[in-house]
Amino acid sequence: MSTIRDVAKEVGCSTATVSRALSNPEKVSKASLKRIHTAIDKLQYRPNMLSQQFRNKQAKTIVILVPDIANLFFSTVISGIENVAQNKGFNVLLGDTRDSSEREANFVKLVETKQADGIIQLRPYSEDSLLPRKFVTAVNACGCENTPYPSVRIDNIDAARQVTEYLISLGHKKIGIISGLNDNPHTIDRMQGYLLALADAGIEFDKNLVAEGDFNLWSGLNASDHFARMEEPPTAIVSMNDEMAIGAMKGLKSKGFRIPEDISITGFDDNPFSKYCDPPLTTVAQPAEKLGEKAAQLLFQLIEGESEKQSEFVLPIDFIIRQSTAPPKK
Amino acid sequence: MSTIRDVAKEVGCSTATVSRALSNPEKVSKASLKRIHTAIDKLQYRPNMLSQQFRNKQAKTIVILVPDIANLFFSTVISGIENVAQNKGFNVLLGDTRDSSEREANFVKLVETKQADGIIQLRPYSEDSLLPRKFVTAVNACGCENTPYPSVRIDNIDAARQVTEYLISLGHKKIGIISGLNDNPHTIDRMQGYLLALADAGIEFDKNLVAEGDFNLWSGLNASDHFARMEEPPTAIVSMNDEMAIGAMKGLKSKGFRIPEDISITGFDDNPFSKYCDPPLTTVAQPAEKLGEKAAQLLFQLIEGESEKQSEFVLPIDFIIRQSTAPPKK
DNA sequence: CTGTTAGCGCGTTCAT
DNA sequence: ATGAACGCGCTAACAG
Repeated sequence: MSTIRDVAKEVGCSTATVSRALSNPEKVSKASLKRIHTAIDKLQYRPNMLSQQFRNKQAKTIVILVPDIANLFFSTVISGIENVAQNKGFNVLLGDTRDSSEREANFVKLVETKQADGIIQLRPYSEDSLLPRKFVTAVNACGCENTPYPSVRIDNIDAARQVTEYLISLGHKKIGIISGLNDNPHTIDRMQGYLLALADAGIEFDKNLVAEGDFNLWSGLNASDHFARMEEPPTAIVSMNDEMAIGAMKGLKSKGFRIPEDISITGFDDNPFSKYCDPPLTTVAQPAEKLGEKAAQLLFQLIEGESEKQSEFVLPIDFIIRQSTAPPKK
Repeated sequence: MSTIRDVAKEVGCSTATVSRALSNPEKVSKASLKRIHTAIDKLQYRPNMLSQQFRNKQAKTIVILVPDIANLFFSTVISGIENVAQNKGFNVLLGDTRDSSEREANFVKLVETKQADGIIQLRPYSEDSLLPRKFVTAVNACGCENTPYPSVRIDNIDAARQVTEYLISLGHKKIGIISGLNDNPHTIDRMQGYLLALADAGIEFDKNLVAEGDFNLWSGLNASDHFARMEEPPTAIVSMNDEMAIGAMKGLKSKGFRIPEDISITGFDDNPFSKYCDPPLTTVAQPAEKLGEKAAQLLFQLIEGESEKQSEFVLPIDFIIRQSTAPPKK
């Protein structure tokens, strides 16, 4: 491959002029410009970006830390990030961490070693988090309350509260919940919303009505067994995401429960499939793509040094009522 | 941030020794090694990878060209690619093209400008493809027959043929098909398999039994209208992917068809939701993660110059029979 | 085992 | 408007 020097030699000018022709064309005479571009075409010159990045001390690249890329919610958020990054002329490095903190550390190192200029973390903050961190520009997306670095998220507590209140307003009193893993921050926030709604309505919390899942389809199916086996099953179930709700619906239907006649169920996320399952799922739509876009914008502001070090954006959710919920039969 | 020189100065050795200490520690005395690491810790030195990459003329990065990241099949393939890339110490750049050839061109340029060492294209080859291309190491994954550069794929023709043959073996004679866009190579291959199976069974092709979709949920729902409105609807439907099959099931059920009693339906891909929908979907499981892994391995062989320029790997599929198919009622 | 030297390709002075 | 010269941080070649 030819270098800037080859082009300069071909034209009979200095490398500085070629460099200027590409980055500040207005500072070069029309005549030179023309001859330079001819030479570039002829030699098929492509600037070596590795050199540029090195010289400019900027990789023009950001990293996304994602627990699982094969998850529709995350991949939609990523979609939003890509939108903004492409506009900004930044590349997006994929950091599929599979919940391994070793892998996470490797990706964080990319920023420390200048291979990337910033990080978007798609996992809620926890005590053992590698972020925030000195020399590492980072924002958090889709996290929870009290994230100690710039973040974009929804109000999980309020969302879960809305869902539960809706079920209560339909007349439900015995409301089960399928949670994520107990120590997951999303689980904690959403559980709090559920508890607040119950308390407001004067319904006593029954810990037997909690089934722990892990946000995957099968764990919802699994959780539904717990409820189906109860002498007096709940008349409604709040699921902390759509996948588990869909898994639970399958389990409940196979055991003869009709939805929503015998038991109502709600989800969380508004997965594309939730509209097409049977019955369509009442759920909380997160603005996944917008979360990604906003997070990316925030990160670029930080990279460009335009923003405060601490800031937090809470995006609105959309509560979507479909056919998986109804008043309890009397 | 401190540089290699700062470390050398701190230790009182040359930068070369520090460099060696990091990349070829066996060539450095234990004593120096120890002092160097102490200095590194003290100064919090992190090698500037931009400089390394520039120096080594390798970005240690590959690009994935993906039409739509928010698609479970693609994101699973990407998962497989990441597995291998992380092992190899390579980074993965996300190239979400949204079917825009302009965006694609930008990502291809990343390789031409050395920002990346190779490309994995997750889109079937077509005439207007930017790949193969001089100076661009690339492989194709999940494509079709006759890809003119190294590729990893399944046998789409045979898979579609198997599905159709299975329906025929159940006794179906009037078999509809929901296709992708007509000019999509996958559509063409799978349609061919369908036609071969019909021909083998002596069933005449009826173009009225083809409904064009676009591989999305809603287009399956849409296509189902076409069949539902027919005077004599097909007794079975082959869908070219699971999403459209799920969309079609919803449409058919809402119009009073029972599945599989009134109409059988099959999918393609084995989307995680297909097992949980109602009824669970008979489908062709593609080895999505394996496709990604194999493609990545192939690409790294090319990058390391170990492999032939043309090669093709066809991975086996798995035909999964669930409850969405049954013999036609007589 | 270690130091010296040179240069990767580019952009940016500072001259002219 | 243009060119000469330097250096970013690192590694490889060579010499000692």
